[in-house]
Amino acid sequence: MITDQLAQVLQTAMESARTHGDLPAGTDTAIPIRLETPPDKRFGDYSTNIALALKRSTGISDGRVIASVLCKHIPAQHDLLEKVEVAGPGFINLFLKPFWLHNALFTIEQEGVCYGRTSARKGERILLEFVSANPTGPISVVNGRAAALGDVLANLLAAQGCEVQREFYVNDALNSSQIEKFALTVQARYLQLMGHPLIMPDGRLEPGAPAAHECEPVEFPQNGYPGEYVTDIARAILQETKGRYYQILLQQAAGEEPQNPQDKQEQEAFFRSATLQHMVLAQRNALEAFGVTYQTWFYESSLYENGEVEKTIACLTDRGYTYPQEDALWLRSTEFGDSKDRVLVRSNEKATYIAADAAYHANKFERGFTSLIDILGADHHGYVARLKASVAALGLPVEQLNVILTQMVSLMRDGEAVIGGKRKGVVLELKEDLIDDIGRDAARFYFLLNSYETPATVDVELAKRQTNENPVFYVQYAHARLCNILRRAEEMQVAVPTAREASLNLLQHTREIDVLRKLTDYPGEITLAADRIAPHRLTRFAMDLAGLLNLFYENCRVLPSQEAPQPVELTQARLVLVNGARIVLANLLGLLGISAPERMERQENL
RNA sequence: GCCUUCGUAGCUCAGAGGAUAGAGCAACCGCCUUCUAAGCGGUUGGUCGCAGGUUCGAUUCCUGCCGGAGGCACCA
Repeated sequence: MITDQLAQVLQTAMESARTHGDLPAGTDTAIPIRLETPPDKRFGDYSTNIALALKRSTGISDGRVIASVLCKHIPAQHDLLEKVEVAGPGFINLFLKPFWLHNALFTIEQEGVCYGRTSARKGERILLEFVSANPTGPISVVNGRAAALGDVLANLLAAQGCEVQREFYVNDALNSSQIEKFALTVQARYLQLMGHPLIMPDGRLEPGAPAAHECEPVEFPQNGYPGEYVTDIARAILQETKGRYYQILLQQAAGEEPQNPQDKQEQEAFFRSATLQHMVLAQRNALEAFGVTYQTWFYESSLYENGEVEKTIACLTDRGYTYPQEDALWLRSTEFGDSKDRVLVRSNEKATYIAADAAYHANKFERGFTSLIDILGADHHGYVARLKASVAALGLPVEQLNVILTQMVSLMRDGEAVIGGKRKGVVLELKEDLIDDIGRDAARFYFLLNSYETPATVDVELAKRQTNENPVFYVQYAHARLCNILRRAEEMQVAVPTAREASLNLLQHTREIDVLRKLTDYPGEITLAADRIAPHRLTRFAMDLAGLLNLFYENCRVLPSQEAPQPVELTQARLVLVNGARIVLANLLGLLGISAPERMERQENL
């Protein structure tokens, strides 16, 4: 990295200044030298505040004095440095020789789709769990944010050399009453599809589907799940079973006991698992439509079936971190920083969610992952201490568990807040209400525009209406333009030379330099975005780069025209730049999971 | 009440111990005989919630206050 080389230059200068007595002997030469990209390019290619940081240990109060001394000890003739300046309160601004920018084009050409990737974090095995929506409803618009964040974070980590596995945790435990309630709702809808009117909790009557004969009304379950998707599932099950469970459901609805209790059991089990299967499948389809695929779908129920929940509870007890109280078994989570102890096993002998989740995280570690990332909604923040406490109580490396809380997403529709969640039946579906309208690319970009740490407001109507103003098109358009130039060059039979063949030193225009500088920044930006868990930096970078490319496009003609002939060497050098920029933009969009179109139709009447 | 988090341009949000605080959208004025105008140039827009503190330097860190959101289950 160029910054390492520059830091070395400054380090040497600092030591030299001290040895020569230009800086006091007490000067702290071990101080880390930070190089940053200045806010304004007039301040050079890189700058450092090292002189200001040395004020304390040198006892010199004027930063400019220290900076001047350091500059004196930087060799006047240097391979990399064009000039060095002292500025402001004592910044040292470094101006690099132009060729270092051109080097980026060699690297890009050489690395192609790998430009921006490193193997710096090779050896890390990361399990990234995200979305994990309850299997009682579709993937919502709110889930979309976590889906986009998790998917791109996984891409970013992989680009740093990590081995990343995406996982979805299906909360399908049998002792979960929500699954049961959900299955009952599906059953009611099933009967409705067979022709039975439904008596809703508020007393209203919902008509049944047209049927050949009169059908008795049946009751919609108390606190059942509203929403059309429930009927969709009932319809699918109805088609599969061809009415097989109709009679027994009818008996049940009428409060009659079936002749054969086994039939009833079988029916209940069937509906539970069929319902679950359909719901999970629907979730999976919605996520795939969003471009998110998981390596593993981990079922909570498997932890019970394999006895892992039991094993985990036993382990916690062996380690002395549980105690019985009031017929329940408690975890001493306060010993690990939780605000209160938590119930592991209820007085009805069923394990709690935390017991299963502890087993789940133990399972993750057992699978050999070096670190775990959970992406949860901010409404879970009270839960994190408990989870970490349970992991710590198991003797597992809790510091390797990174819980990311995404701030809430509130939904708006035409400026009005959409209140309530799935239970109110107004869930906005990721696929139907967003992707189908604005497309996957725009939806992904939209979610990744902001940091997950900021609460987001998604106005679905606005998002749809502003499709043509979504910055994603700005970025994609820049890519399409570059492709167009390359396509035209081919038509004109102008070959794109290799970086070596081209006279890159002709790239002197300020717009060319700006683009080159940005291309050079790209790998560092990827690392930063990965390390800080900040995928939104990528969308910002993409907009910046696209903006610079448009400026380049306006000011630097690549292909000669009749009115503006130009030397073939310049055309060739610019073609190399265009091709390099195209590669970087495509790589960037690739990380974002957004397509990089080679052509975009111009639309009128926008 | 306690805990977490957010408060930056009209709107949505970046930034993060440093140099003149940025972008997109919105508004207004210009630019298509052009490698695609989904573009470019220009204009308007800010006491970085308030008050202290630390620092050579704070919008950024600390404390308090005000305001918004969320969490404080033998729910998942």
